[in-house]
Formats: sequence, C-alpha cells, structure tokens
Amino acid sequence: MSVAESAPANWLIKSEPTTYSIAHLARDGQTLWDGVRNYQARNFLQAMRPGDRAFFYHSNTQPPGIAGLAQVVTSNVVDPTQFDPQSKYFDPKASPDRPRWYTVEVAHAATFDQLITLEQLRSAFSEDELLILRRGNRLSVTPIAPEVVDRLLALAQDS
DNA sequence: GCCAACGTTGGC
DNA sequence: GCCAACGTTGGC
Repeated sequence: MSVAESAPANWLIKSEPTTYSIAHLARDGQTLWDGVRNYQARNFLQAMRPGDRAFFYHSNTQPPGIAGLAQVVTSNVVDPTQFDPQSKYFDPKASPDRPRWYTVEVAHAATFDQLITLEQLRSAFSEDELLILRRGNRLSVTPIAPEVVDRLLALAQDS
C-alpha cells in the first residue's frame, strides 16, 4: 500500500493593496508573507504546503476583491519581523529560540484581467462557502474548499 | 470618516 | 478566570 500524497490545498490571503498588492508580487516574483499576528491565521499558515494555491484578495480598497493567484513555495518559515524592534510587527514576547510566528513564501502565479469583486463573490457564494463573506470576519488567511475553488476559477475566466 | 465586529490586554 | 476597555480591521 502506498502513502497517498494529499492534493494541494487552496487558501485565500488578504492584503491591503496600498501595503502589498498583486502588482507588487508580480514585480517581486515571490515574497515572504510576513506580519500575520493572529493565532488562527498563523495556524492556517502552518498548515500550508509548497504547491498550495492562494487566492490573493485586496482588502480595504475600492472595490475590494480577488486580484489574482499565488503559489506557496516555502512553508513553515519563522517570520523574522517578530524579532526586529524596528518592525511594526515586532513581538517582544517572541525570541529566536521560541518563535511565535510562522509564515510562508509565496510566488506570483496570475494576475486576473479583472478583479473578482466582493460584490460578485457575495452573489456567487454563501458565507459558509467563503469565510471572508462573513460579517466582521477579520481573518487574513482562510481555507477554501475544492468545490468552491472550481467556481472561483470559472469566475476568474469570465472576468 | 463611521462604526460593527472581534481579538487582546490587564485589573481584579 | 472574568470581563470591561481598548485597538484594529475592513466594508460601506
């Protein structure tokens, strides 16, 4: 009996485009997804594996929506900004022998010709299907189920 | 700029 | 361990 490799998982990662947008990722090729300081989001980041797909969502902008795709290239990376007193993400309770915050490196995979807007997402999906549609949701990293992924990719094709 | 929602902090 | 106060997020 062979050990089956699990299929790549799918995620949604949020960023404010004024801070870091899909265009920045396209320019950089890849980046360290640093600065996440929420335990639930961190736990999702730790579950990511190389090859996983991430939908790149632009938040706090007009209009908000999914701007493109990224791919996880390195997982379980200690976020170095937690040790840097100059960083806005500095965490005085973290130390190199006891890191608290882990993240991933992601590579640019696609920039959609047109944003899949939040409005489109709301009309196509329920709150249970897409966690970002939940009222008051603040999680910056969320998992996406396979059946939702196919419909999202179809929406991206249409755009 | 407003404000609802939610996570975190800290006094007790 | 409770919970009020506070800070942040993010759509509108």
